Amino acid sequence: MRHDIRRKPATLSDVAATVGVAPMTVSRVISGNGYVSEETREKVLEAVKKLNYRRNGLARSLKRQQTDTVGLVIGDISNPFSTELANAVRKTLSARGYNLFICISEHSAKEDITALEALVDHNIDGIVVATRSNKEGDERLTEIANSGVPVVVVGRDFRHEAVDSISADNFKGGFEATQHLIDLGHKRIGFIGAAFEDRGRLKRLQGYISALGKHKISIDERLITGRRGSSTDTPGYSTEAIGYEGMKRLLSLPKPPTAVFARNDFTAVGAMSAAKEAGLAIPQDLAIVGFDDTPLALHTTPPLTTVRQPMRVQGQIAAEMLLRRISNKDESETEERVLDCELIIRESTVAQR
Amino acid sequence: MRHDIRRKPATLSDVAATVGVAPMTVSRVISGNGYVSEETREKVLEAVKKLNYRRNGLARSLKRQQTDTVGLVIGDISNPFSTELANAVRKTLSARGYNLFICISEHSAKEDITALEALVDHNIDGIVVATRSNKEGDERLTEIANSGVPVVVVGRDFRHEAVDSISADNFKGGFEATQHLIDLGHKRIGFIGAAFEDRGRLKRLQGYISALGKHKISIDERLITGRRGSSTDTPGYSTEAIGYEGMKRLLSLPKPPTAVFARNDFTAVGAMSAAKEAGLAIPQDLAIVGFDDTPLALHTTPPLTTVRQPMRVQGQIAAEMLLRRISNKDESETEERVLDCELIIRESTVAQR
DNA sequence: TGTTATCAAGTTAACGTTAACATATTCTTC
DNA sequence: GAAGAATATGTTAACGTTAACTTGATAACA
Repeated sequence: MRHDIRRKPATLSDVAATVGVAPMTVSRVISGNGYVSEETREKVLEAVKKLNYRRNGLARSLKRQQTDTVGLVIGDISNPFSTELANAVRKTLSARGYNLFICISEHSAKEDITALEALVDHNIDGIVVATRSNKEGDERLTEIANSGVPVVVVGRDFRHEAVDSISADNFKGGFEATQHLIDLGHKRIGFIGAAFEDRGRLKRLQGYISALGKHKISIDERLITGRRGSSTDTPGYSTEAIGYEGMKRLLSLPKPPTAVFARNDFTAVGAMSAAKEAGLAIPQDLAIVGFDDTPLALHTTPPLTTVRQPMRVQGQIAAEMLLRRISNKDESETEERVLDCELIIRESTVAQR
Repeated sequence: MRHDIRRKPATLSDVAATVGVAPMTVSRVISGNGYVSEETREKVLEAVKKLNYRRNGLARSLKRQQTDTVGLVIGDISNPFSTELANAVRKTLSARGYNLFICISEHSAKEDITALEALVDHNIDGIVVATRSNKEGDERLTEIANSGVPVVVVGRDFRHEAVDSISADNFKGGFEATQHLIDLGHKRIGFIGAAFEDRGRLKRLQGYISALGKHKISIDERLITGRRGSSTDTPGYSTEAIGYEGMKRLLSLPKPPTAVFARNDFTAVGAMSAAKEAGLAIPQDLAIVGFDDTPLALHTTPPLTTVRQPMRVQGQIAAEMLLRRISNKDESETEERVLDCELIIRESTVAQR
């Protein structure tokens, strides 16, 4: 059998002409709406098969003014929690008959915007945005929300009267991580993964600062280290290399910290390497806490104490919020939900008995 | 300023009416094609701003018969190499003005098909498929390729006269991993992550078998263990849990292996845990090789010997192949490229001096 | 028997763009 | 100053579908 390659695909009218009915009749057969006699239906289906007909989604969407598709913008899919988020969103949506298109914007405002535009251009029915805040991106996002596209943000600091948001309580997570170190008796606790100036935008750092404050431990800016994010672009995601460098810097201080809270697990792992290289024993000489509970955390030596955020739940709730917005266009109350994180204590802070 | 929420978005004609010109003139201003006087252009742009006009991509795509968008179907975005692949594909495409929409199909033929359909429904200009082979999915993929949609497969065993393919040389990778173990003097080498019956579809396992064969080491089926994939659905991706179980099974044999080759790093890590639990020293009592060189591999204790496949390059080449197919519709030679893997020797096979 | 449902189609007019062609004006150039 | 080129706009007709309306049967019912 020869292939039909490159021939123009058949349209409703082609099918209609073959059978000898009106295009609308074929449409009725395809969509299953309206009356069609059994006889006609069969003839149509036969022709559909013969012509290899497939309905043109573009035309359909244009006419129906909806695409049954939702977009998800994430920054870095390599992050395990992005995966969990995406899967949860997809699962929830697909149960309601929606498709999910994912766009990745690798940490730059420009790509963030490109992704948003691409999705809007395809008239998706709604967008879940899970990238970090940035000025230009927020502006564009505001325009999009203004124009009536349902939007939900996940873990992004963005406010708009028609945009719901969901995030983990990073402040509390950071607070509890630090509190945990304090409870273990540490007084000099470093923070790796962001600069002190970033504290306005970084909840985890705020939690750290707040916990120290609560226990009357004065903030030593030299103990807070990391590459500073520019304000117009995304604050650089903190990597293993940054953790390594940061730890080196902390260890070179006259009075190095006895514990560090790293902004995320990657950073923590980098810090761990630097500490080991310097001959420090973990957790005896240096306690380390990470954030995110990536698969990595379980396999470091020693296993990493970290903070887990409920990504699956966030994804599910985000999808549900969006579906509500989509179906219930006039809904006006914006919802803002914050979920608790969970401190997972492993051996990088507490020595095994 | 009040928002324009929920009002129907302005169209070309709305803008045209405001300015007092024909819609086509506005279209010319927007697209930048054709002659428009400076004066008119300015008036139009003003109205565009005032009405918050945004061109409807759906209508445009329908008319132009192209969407400047490419779809990527991947199985599991949590896998670090999926990330690399996606990023490389995106980068290459965006340099040529194409958007990338990613669909994930979490390891089931049904979702694989759903993803393909969703993309085809949106009339994307081409598809990169990086999911594992499965019967129904392949059938659908054949239909899609037949209908003239440019398709490129990555690491998927699929053949079609109009579909290019790119993959890593998993056979050779498996061969070299096994060869490495043999070179170290091992005679009883296990394979974890697939059943012996899967060998028809699993190149890594074939490489293992071939390497043993070359060195006149007879194949002991008891040494090959893993959950068997069904033929209609995707062979289950091998996880850490499977590695753990598999290792336990191998260790319970009367004569356990002295080395194992795991189908991927996750599986290897699971196997490692089981081995440690049994009191075995790695690599002295048991040598382990993984596959994929995930970030994990560097951080296990001891660091994992593994095989790296060049995902970035695969992604780039896949995108280039696809772009060529898209722009050069009548091209007929199908291209099939296979890239070398790289064995990365770490301490899970060779003890540190 | 006439009135109303129910069923099975067909017709029309969008959805919002743009390619292709047509028309009108102005500018060159010999 | 006539012929052609360049510029500036308008008109028409799709792209492929479906919502809404219309028409004509046939069946159901009082």
